[in-house]
Parts: sequence; structure tokens; C-alpha cells
Amino acid sequence: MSERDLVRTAEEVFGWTELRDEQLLAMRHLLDGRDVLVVMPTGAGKSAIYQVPAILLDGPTVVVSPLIALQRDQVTALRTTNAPPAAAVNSAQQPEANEQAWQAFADGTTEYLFLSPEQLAAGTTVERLRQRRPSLFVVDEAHCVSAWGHDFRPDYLRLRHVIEQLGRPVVLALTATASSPVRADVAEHLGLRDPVVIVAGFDRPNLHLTVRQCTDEDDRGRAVTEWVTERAGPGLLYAATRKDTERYADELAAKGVRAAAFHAGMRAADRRRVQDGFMRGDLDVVAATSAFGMGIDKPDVRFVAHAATPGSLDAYYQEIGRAGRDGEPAEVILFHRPEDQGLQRFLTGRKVDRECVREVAEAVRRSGTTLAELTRDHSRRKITAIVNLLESAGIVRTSRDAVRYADDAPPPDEAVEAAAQQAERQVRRDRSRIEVMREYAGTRGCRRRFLLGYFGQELDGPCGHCDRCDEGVPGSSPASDYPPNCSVRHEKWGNGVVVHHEDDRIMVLFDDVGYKTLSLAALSGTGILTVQPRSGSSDTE
DNA sequence: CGACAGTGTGGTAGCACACTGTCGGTGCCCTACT
Repeated sequence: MSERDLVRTAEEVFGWTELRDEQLLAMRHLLDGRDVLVVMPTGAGKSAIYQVPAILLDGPTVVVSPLIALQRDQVTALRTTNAPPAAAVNSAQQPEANEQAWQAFADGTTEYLFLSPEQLAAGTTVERLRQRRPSLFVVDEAHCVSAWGHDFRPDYLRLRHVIEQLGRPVVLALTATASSPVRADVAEHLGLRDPVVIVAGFDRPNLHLTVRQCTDEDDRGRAVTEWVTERAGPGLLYAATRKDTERYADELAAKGVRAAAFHAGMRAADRRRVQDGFMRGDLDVVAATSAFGMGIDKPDVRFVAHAATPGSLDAYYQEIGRAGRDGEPAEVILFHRPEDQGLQRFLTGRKVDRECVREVAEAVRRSGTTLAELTRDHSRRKITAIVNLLESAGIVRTSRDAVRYADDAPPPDEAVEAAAQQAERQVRRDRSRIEVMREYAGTRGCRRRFLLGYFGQELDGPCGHCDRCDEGVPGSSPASDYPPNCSVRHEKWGNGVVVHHEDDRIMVLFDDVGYKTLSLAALSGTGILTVQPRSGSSDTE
């Protein structure tokens, strides 16, 4: 099969006369049987990347998507084309509708089957998929593997086993944002084999970036309300807590702004009404927690303001990426307080219950067991998190529902220690990502260069379109012994990669301890940090 | 870790201040209740 087949199918079936280079490249690799990780903004045509090859590959395509609403949208969109039938199986449908979908899938009528990751927890689901030997396995919003996997969304972490059980179809992972460690997480958790990584569209030159420092909470509240009130919408205001979203929505409404709150604690009907109102243009501003936005593709969002600092630049980039999709100018502003880190530290600071880890490890070692068996005395979430932890520390192996002790694993006493260390490493990495947000807020250089550097994309000069550039930042990047993207080794922190440099300091991502900022003056002539020879990379950016 | 609400303390009036406790984000699924 050739590029011509792809182009012809795209036109005849979907009516697309033009494909972007990156889309075509990804499609070609899929047809060649390579696993592919695609990082592109929403609206850049990620869905097309599996929709077209799915038709040319022999066998159905399974799409795992985290939100039922997204699945519905995709199925509806496919029905407006000449593509073969698509179906979804999820809890929002009547059992009869699900059974019908399975029947059509078993008959071979269905080409695209959409599932939520939780559906795959049932052994019968995997068995039904296996019988049709899917040729393509798609994971949408793949960053959820990294962002949510550890306790909130454990089923995402089991995807790799499902993929194995299905006889390793070609895997396509799709995400709108992923810094290099998140990319590595995605590849690892999904068990991708030597994936082709395709990154496109990170730089969004029409977004003007600003950070405003706030001294106390009242000061910030006033500044945020005032700033938003002065702007013409539509716009998004992200806050840290549900209560804050409601407070801001009320305050804005009192000033005549058509504003509404949005968070996961609201009734489904209210959420729907807010979302539809915003899409239609009946609302100027939605004040939301991070619950708002996944799958939202409104082209004319004119600003994204943050009344609190998110826990990582990945999350921040994802949220600001909802501004200015139409390419017209849009404003992005962060109202920063160092105290925001308190909440983020709390949210990442889950403590390991060593006693419970020991119980689980011993139970598994005695006889091997199942998740269901283990969750009798504790919550499923807690047990799944512990099993995930033990697995990532190499103590236990899981397959489908069964858990067994690894042959080469140490006894439970040592295992608990290893698991605790693994968890601490995770916390250190999460916390270092919080630090990066502070660095971004405090950087004296060009904001866009900082942002893109974090995602591994270099910007030659200052962007000329952020608050720092408006103030006149130092011209070009200073010559450095540690250029961006170079591999380094630190005496204490081990191996890492330089992700950002300013005139007097650099930021390095270390494999073990996460992001660290180092003063160049303190490093000078000490040999603490040495440049390592470069290894190959398949990234195309 | 920090914000905020509720309670306690000091010195003898209402109020300022300190201390204590609680809460804080993302979605599916299944079951029990209206």
C-alpha cells in the first residue's frame, strides 16, 4: 500500500483533499506496522491519522477514549462520512445497545469500536476483541497514562496488557501535549515498541503570554476579576478549586459578564448547559477547574486566564492551548502566587501506606491472587494504586486480573522498601514539575522560549510576543557550555538533559530527581556537571 | 502546604488575636436509594 492509497481513501471516503505532512507521515508508519506516538494540538486533525489507515488495514480498529462524550462525538462525526460503521460500548448506553454493538463487531460489520479504558477491565471485553484480531489499537488523550494513572485512572495502566493479549496490534497513541518525560511515560506504560514520535504544532505564535505576580489572595482575586471584566470574550478562567470557580463566576456576573462556573461536582445537566452555552456564544466566560476542556474545540476563544498555577507546564500548556485556535490573536495570562504550590504539593503528596503494601505483597507471594480478591478489605482504588506501584518497582506482575509475585523479586520486607522508594521517586518528579511552573512564572527570559524548551523545541531568538519580550529581554540566548537538549551527568543527581538556559542558570531534567535549576556561576570550573556524548533520537519536530 | 471556618483566650468591652480542624482535581462504573 502506498501514499497514493492513503490520499485517495482520504478523498473518496472522507472528502479530504489535503493532508498535512505530519498526518501522512504518521499514517504511512502505521501501514508499515510501526507504533506511532503523535503529539498535536486539538483541531490539527489527529483523528484522521487512524480513520484513514483503519480502512486500508485488514481488521477492525479499537479506539480507547477517556470520555464518553468524546466517543459519542467521534461516532457521530464518522457517520457523516462514507466511512464503514462505527460503534461505541459504554455505560451511558442501554445494555441492549451495547449488546447490539458487540454483535455488529463480532459479525465484522464494525470497523471502528470506541471504548472507555474501564471497559477493558472486564475479561469478556478483551476476549470479544481478541476474536476479531484488531489490526489497529488507538489510545486517545494518551497523556492520561502519565497524568492520571497512578491512582485516579488505574485502568489506563493496564492498557499494555490488553494490547499484549490482543496479539500486539499496531498501536497509535494520540495526545495534545506531552513534554519529553510524559512522552517517555506514555511509551513505557503502553509498551510501545520503538515508536515513531511525531510532534507538530507546538508553537502558537498568536498567543500572547503574560505572567502577573500577586502578593496575596485578595489582591489576586481583584486583579483577576478586573482583568477578565475588561476583556471581550469568549474566554476561559481556570481556578484551582470548585469553590473558587463559583466565586469568580458570581463576581463576574455581578459586573455584567455573562459567566458561569464549571466543575466536576456539578450535575451533568448543568455541566452540559454551561458547555453548550459557551460553544453557542451565549456565555462570555467559563470559570472552571481542570475538568473543563478535554475535547472542547471552540476556535474563537480570545483569552485563557489562570487564577491559580497548575501543577505542571504540561497541564498549563494543555489549558492555554484552547485559546486562539482560529489563528487570530489571543491573550494568555497567569496570575501567580508562590503559595499556589501548597495545593499542588498536597495533590501530589500521596503517602505510601507501608503496612498495606506489605499486606498486599505477602498475600500475592503466598499464593498469587486477583485484584478482586485483594480489594475485599480495602478500597479498589487504594489496592490498584499499590499493585501498580509494586508492578512498577518490578515486585509483582499482572495480567488481566491475576497478580503474581515476580520470580526474581526480593522478599516482601525488601519489596516494601523498593516500592516506597519508587513512590518517593514519583513524588520527587511530580514536585519538580511544580517547581518548573515557578521557574516559568519567574523567568527573566522570553516566556515562549521557556515553554517550547520544556517540550524539546528550540526557538532561535526571543519571540517578541510575551510580557518579557515587551519589556525587552536580553537579545539572543547566551553561548553556554550546556546547550539546550544536551545530555549531562551530575555528580549527585545522575543523568539528565538540559531543557532551558538563561544568562546565569540552566534547568536540567534528571532521570531520577526530575527538574533542577542550576546556577552557572556555581558550576563553573567544578566538574560537578559534565556534558555526555549524545545518543540518537527518532523525534521529528 | 495554605485558606478558611469555627472555637478559645485575654481581661472585664467588644474585639483582636491565636489555636485547631477540615478541606482541597481530573471520570468511569456499579449499586442503592428516591
